[in-house]
Amino acid sequence: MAFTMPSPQEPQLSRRERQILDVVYALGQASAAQVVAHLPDAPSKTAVRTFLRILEEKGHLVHKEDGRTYIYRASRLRQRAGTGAFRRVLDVFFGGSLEQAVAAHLGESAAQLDEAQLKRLIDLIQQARKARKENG
Amino acid sequence: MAFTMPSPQEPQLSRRERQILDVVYALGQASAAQVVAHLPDAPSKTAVRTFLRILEEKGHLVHKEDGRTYIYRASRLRQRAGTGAFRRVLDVFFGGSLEQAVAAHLGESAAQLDEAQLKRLIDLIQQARKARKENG
DNA sequence: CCAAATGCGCTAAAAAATTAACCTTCAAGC
DNA sequence: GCTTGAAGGTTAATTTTTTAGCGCATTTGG
Repeated sequence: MAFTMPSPQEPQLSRRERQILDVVYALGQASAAQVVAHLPDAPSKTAVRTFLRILEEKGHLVHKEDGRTYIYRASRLRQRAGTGAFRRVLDVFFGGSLEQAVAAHLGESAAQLDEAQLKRLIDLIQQARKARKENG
Repeated sequence: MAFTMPSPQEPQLSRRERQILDVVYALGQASAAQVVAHLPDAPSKTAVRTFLRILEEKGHLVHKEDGRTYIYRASRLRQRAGTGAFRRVLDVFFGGSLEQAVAAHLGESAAQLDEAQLKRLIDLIQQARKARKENG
């Protein structure tokens, strides 16, 4: 398992930065006020604004203006950032195995998936399987 | 989507702390020297030792002695920590959807799963599905 | 038995992150 | 047209994090 821990180029954000960026990712887009509303331990709104500005400077966010308020959203494709994070979790906690991770997740009572969801998940994987055979 | 961003009780570690804890999780167990070896941007070994000690104080690690060197391992079950992290990624980047996450992951060329792995994955989910029907 | 090497903890200095006070708009309401 | 409230920026103080130097102990091998 030759993994490279923190991914050189990757974010490398501080605690608050990460926390706030995550909120924006989770919400899709957000104003400073919305971010504050979603942080259990939020600092002042001014402070949050500062972080949003910093995150924009670092290239993680971009903003548009809605009237006088700035609405921030992730500059990087959400999905792209997501697969990176996903993969990191697999590597760190599950030896890179999707299977193990899914098994653990399904085992959690908190993760109740309904019939339709499970069905779609299976279809999804079967498709990948099929594609695999065809391409080689 | 009523998520609570950073999980109050959860770690809440600093950058380095997180980084080093992750290495230990990924390796299963590790000495200070091993941690250093796995960090692309490692500080001095002394510094790493300090962090390991802090992480132990905070309850994230425990150590045993192998001769004169300390071997650290995660105190919390790796899998337990893993499902937490896994879930967080789902929430932040995929609106809580395992399906979306898996779809994105399978789409990544970097994530080449072989036939057997895909097969097992399907079996896994079918089991969950079955169990679901039986229990209700 | 002594020197060298290696490991650990303590501790304080240096660097980075975090926070918010303060100042400048701008828009809406009186 | 003032006044008030909410937005954003700048900046500097505070707090936290990060890093290692140093001293002590233990093992190794001359």
